[in-house]
Amino acid sequence: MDFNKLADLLYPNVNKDINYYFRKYPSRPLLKNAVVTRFAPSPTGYLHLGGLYQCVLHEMLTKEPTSVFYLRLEDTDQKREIQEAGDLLYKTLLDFDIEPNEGYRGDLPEKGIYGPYIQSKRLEIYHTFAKYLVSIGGAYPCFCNKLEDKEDIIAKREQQIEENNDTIDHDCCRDLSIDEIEEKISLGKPFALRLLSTGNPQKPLEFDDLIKGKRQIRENGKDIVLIKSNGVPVYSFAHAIDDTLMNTTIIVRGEDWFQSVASHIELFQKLGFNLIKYAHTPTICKIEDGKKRKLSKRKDKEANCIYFLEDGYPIVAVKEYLLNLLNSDFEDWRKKNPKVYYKEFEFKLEKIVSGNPIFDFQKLNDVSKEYIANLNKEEVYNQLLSWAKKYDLEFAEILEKNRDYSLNVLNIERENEKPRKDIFKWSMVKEYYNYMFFNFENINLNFDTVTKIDNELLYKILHTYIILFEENLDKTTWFDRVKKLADNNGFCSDNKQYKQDPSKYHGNISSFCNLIRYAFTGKTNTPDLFSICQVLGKDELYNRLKIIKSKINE
RNA sequence: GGCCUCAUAGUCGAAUGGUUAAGACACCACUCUUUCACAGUGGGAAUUCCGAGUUCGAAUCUCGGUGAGGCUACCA
Repeated sequence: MDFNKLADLLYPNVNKDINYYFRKYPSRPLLKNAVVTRFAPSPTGYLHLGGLYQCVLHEMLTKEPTSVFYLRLEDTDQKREIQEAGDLLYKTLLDFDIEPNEGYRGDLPEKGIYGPYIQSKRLEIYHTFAKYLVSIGGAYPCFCNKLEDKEDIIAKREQQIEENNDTIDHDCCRDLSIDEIEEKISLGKPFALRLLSTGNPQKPLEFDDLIKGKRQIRENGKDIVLIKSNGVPVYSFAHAIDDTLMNTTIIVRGEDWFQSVASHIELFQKLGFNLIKYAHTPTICKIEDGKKRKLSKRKDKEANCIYFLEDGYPIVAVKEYLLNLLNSDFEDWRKKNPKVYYKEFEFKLEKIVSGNPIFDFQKLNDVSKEYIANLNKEEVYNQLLSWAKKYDLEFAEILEKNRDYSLNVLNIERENEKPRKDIFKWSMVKEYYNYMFFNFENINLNFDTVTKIDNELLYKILHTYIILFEENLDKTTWFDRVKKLADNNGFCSDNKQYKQDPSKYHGNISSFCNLIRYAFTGKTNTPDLFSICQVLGKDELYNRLKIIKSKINE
């Protein structure tokens, strides 16, 4: 067969050769430990948690300053493509503080000399390489009718399983003569381009995965489709060409691709490309009815990274949680270095466990609490405010108008030796500190739930409490006064004494404090009472007492 | 159906043929405390999926089961 003739027949309009592109996209000047990685999502929706998981991995891999992390859009499946999804993907990455240093940038012009970084704009390149592959006898046209959708394919597969026939018969066009091909082309018949595989699936093949380690796989034997009949390449083909021309040095992708490695190796070899290292990552799963399954875009809110943004999880906390899934010794490191930036952690690809982890909200919450507890008040304020500006304008306004006050609220029990671990997402702050930020009149009070003393005594206690309270007291003096006040009003400040005969008292010191807490906050659980009173200030306590009085008398 | 991958407590996982199988989250109890969703101490929780084999010795190596996930597309 005259392959050059065949190549001209199939791709008459291609007038460049592959060397043109190798000249256009030169190799990169990289220092010794530098790597080039890429995130290459399909624009089929929002950023998936699994995508963020991979991006965290990219961040850890490309810390070396001359390393490159670029973003490429793999929009070769028009059926599943969603408008604006690419832009959304890019913006979500930015929201997570991940800025690729090259590639696709949504509305902005793309960055870097290896573009276009959108595959649908690279058709001429793919066709040039396709023509080359045909001209050296590595690929052939297939005129078979294509199966239209997934259901057809599954039906056909099941039928073939029943017939004990393992492979779908794709080779029907393999042996067409050049005359037959010419005739079909002249009739305007569309064709898909297939790899002419010369592999032997019985023969073992050594493969070294950066995550999974050395594996024995088998050679490819399938004539996989390279270019669909609409002229658009399939992932495998686009991947081989793009990652070669863009000089990728490590290909990070989901482990579903692991099966395809043999065919990709054959493709690279036929094209005369150097092989690139692969790192196949586990898939984040979920348990439902006792069964493990992939996180689903439709069913699981946590599959959507935007959910974490909206709910106000600090982005670093989400990333640290994912990093924990990637390298489980991260948390030991974090414990030893509570304030160090996560990128300082020494990440190891080979430490990624190859089982599929299950996403665990409780663990995420804990990581997040730990993270927030280690921030100072300005950091907390700034992150909370920038969240509120996007998702809760009313609250943002309050925070901005009362900056110093807000800082004081957020600083309660923060400068302790062991800071309080309570908040794990910004959306909970408003409710958690509602008594600090919002009009006290709107807070419901029902003293029956906390005490049985009469209103007159209650008022007297609260009033005296304010008189005794000074903002600049030290805590022990304050507490001594509170104890005295309790004793003078039928409560007992000594727990042992109280336990001997509880019926002699209205309650112990703890119920006494709880009474005060409830009166001024409307809550039975709050951070340190003394700190709260300090931040509120004596005037505000008086103000609240007035409101309490009017509520009692209603 | 074929092929591939994985399997240690509810979850994430450490332990590279050699103590009583780490640690974290979650759970429970106790202590401290003005409350707590804080802190401290302790606890329960694992016949390392099952069964054989190799070995003085197996979570670890081998074989066979079982279970789960994936691939088997002109989807990525």
